[in-house]
Amino acid sequence: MARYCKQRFDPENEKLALFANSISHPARLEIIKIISDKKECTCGEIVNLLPFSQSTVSQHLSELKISGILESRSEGTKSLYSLNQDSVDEFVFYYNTFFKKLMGL
Amino acid sequence: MARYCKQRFDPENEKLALFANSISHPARLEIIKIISDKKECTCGEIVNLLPFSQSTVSQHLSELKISGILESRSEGTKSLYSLNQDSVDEFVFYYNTFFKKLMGL
DNA sequence: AAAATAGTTCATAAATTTACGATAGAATCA
DNA sequence: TGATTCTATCGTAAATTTATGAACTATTTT
Repeated sequence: MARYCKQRFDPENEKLALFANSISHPARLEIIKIISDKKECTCGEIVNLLPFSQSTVSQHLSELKISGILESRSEGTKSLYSLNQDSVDEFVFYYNTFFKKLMGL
Repeated sequence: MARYCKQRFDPENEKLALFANSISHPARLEIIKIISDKKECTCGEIVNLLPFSQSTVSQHLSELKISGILESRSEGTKSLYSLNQDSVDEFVFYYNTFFKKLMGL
């Protein structure tokens, strides 16, 4: 943002905007899809499937973890990422609520 | 983006990312909500409801028009914005498709 | 025709995002 | 222990986004 915008918005809107932001990049959508298919997968596996460097993928992963869509556990030197199903459900709930209103209930 | 990323992604992903991006800002969500409630409304009316300058709101409106969620018609010196219902429907379809996969069919 | 009104577009500044290579850290293997 | 593997983080550069005021355009109104 610019010249501060740190306005306070409806918290539901803020949440929805945050969620939306986390899936507003094709690479992140790709990453989510890959993890969803494999159920659980490492950063390295994703790097092999996408045209991005290791550090870039790692950063997208940590963003998706912060927004709540992903969770991870470590195993040896690896980090295994997977969907946080509760978060996805919450996500879907917010979207449905928002869009239902837009579609005239 | 940086150091080019102009990679080619799955066009469906690109579309979804573009849609998501257009609702990834609380001000734009607020704007969409206002327009949805009033059915049709002017830039000036929105400016009176939100803590942003006229030019900022105008720019958000034009972004939302480009992404397809809004449409507009002019009447005198005014521009009247409203939801593009077809676009909203398409939007909802893309989201549903995406999330259905995430939620295991 | 001049003034008022409503909106768009331009130039800009600041903040944020995106991507990368390099480096650092933690766990495993030889 | 030293090398290897895998990931995370740091420093950075470039691009983009966000927001503003000023200037411009088009349509009324006086």
